[in-house]
Amino acid sequence: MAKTHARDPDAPTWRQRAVSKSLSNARSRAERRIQQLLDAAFELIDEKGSADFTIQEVVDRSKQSLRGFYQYFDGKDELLFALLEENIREATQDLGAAVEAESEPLARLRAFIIRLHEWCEPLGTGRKRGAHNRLPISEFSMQLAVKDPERLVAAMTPVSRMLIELLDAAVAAGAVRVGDTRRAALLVQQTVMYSWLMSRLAGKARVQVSAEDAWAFCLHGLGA
Amino acid sequence: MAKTHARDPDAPTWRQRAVSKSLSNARSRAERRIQQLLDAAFELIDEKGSADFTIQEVVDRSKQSLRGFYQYFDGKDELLFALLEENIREATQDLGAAVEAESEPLARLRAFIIRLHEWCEPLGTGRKRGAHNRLPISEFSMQLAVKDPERLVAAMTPVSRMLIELLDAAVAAGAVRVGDTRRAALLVQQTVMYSWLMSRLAGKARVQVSAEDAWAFCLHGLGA
DNA sequence: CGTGGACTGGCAATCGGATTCTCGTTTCGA
DNA sequence: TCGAAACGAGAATCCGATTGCCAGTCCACG
Repeated sequence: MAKTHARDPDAPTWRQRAVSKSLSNARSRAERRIQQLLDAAFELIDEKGSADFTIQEVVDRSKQSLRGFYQYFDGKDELLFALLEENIREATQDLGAAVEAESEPLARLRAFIIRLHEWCEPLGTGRKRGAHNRLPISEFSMQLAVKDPERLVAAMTPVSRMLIELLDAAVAAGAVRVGDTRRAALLVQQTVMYSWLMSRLAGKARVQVSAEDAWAFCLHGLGA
Repeated sequence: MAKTHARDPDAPTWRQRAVSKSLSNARSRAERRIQQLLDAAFELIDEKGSADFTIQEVVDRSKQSLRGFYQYFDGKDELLFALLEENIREATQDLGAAVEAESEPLARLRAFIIRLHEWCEPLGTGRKRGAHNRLPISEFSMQLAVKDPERLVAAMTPVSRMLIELLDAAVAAGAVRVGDTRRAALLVQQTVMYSWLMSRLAGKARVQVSAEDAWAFCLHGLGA
């Protein structure tokens, strides 16, 4: 669980030493501390199922000081943003792998969409993709979309770029027919990424939008 | 601006009297006060462009007491929810009118989608639809979607129902072909209602998703 | 090896806002 | 007209985030 807890009593001593040695300079030490803060925050999110942990809790759990926290982060929002970036990093890598497993343009696009849908489903029976509860982070990303869209765009660039490339390839192969690829990409991205929001609204009812449904809708929407 | 400001010096005296008389019983008086609180909150939202007004401000502006506020609302969230309901009420009425102006099932569906898109665009050159700045309220509705989906569903029921009926009618007329109408309705609703979010992410770029784009995407997505 | 400045840990202090509480006053229905 | 309920005005509380303060530590440099 606590990936980088140096104080973890189970961690072998040699590892602690190695870490201490290799991280003996100031910059590395700072990075290690930042990582500990992030880990602590992830743990708290997983436990509480929401982002309403207090900075104090994060600091206590990561055995650091409040002073230190504000040394590295300008505030709680910056911490959350960092968590969001971590998540996107992880997802991007996984999406890349999923796409590479296919060769046909349309199949690659499909793989991407299905996988993205899975990543964006913050509930599910058991946090299938990714190591952490993503609900509170998705929530934060929406706030960000409203308060500071550019920041979010920047963070999502890797994913958006991948989608646009896949769409372009599919268009080139004649698998789909769209006018403006970027515009289409927006609609697809929205349909897939936020369908969890709608699924949630469907609620109890047996109406659930699956990854397949989203794919089918996008496929036709793109004029395949 | 201040629809129900009894203290408005410009308001004719006879109106004040009429209001006082007709609202002389407790229940009506309470309703008038609630309305004043809502009006004050709308004004503050319009002025600030965000929902970060304080309860104190609302109370001061509506010439009421903090005590009174908490008499009628369980907290700030309840106030925001009331504002959301007002908005939905207004939008529903307008959507109904837009739909009634058409007779062909597909044209009615189209009218609905285009108009809904306009309502959900909280920016625009000048708050085209509705009397108030809706951005902060949209923002609140997303929080609600996460924290208490059922509440939001309940509030949106009129709109959802209308969409489902239009879809059913279109299906019956053979204008579109979908399996599960409700599922399709979710996807459409999502595509239309939250495209402003994506438009915002597109940002500066000349990539903007218009109501027409959303309509086209939905139309194909539904297999027309 | 010594030292000054940067980094830290641990708190207490400050701040902004929501929510509650207190206590006279006013209002309204019976 | 009487008493309960509602009201107005503030003061008082609560909660967290964010800052300020001060005394120990660490580290690069001379």
